[in-house]
Amino acid sequence: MRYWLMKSEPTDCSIDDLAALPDQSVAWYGVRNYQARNFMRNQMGIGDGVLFYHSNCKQPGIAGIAKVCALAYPDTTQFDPTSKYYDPKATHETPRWFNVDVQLVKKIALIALDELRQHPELANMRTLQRGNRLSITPLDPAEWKFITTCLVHE
DNA sequence: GCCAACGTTGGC
DNA sequence: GCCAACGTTGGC
Repeated sequence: MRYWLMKSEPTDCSIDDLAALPDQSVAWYGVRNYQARNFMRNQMGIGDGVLFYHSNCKQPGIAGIAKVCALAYPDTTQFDPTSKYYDPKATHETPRWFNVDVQLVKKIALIALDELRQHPELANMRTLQRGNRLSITPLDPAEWKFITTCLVHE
């Protein structure tokens, strides 16, 4: 059992968009970074905890709790010439990009980025480090526990 | 295999 | 929309 923070741009898929989907789950397609891909393909397991993070928006922060509900499989958008995620070098025989499926556990009151930065318990969180751009980062179990028990309010 | 140029991310 | 930081590309 591992824990992850996964960024999504709310204009693309917000926590409310996720909540409105069938099964409240979504394929995490469009990741085109090898490190992030490897996390999904090599390390994620069913039931892993996910912090659903809103990025590149007015109020960046953690918007909900989710979980991994399907193991990694080839990202279909890489094969679609009309997709902005199309990758001409990918083939069905040797796909380059993979995605898991993520399912909503619960929406929470937004934990803003500037609040996250105020807690010394989270000083080492990957997402908070200067210059970090990775859209998927692992969380320490202690970070997960702190956030989900101390920062999530009903 | 180096590295400059370029593209992208994402907070502000 | 600016720009710092970083990843990728491709010429050599």
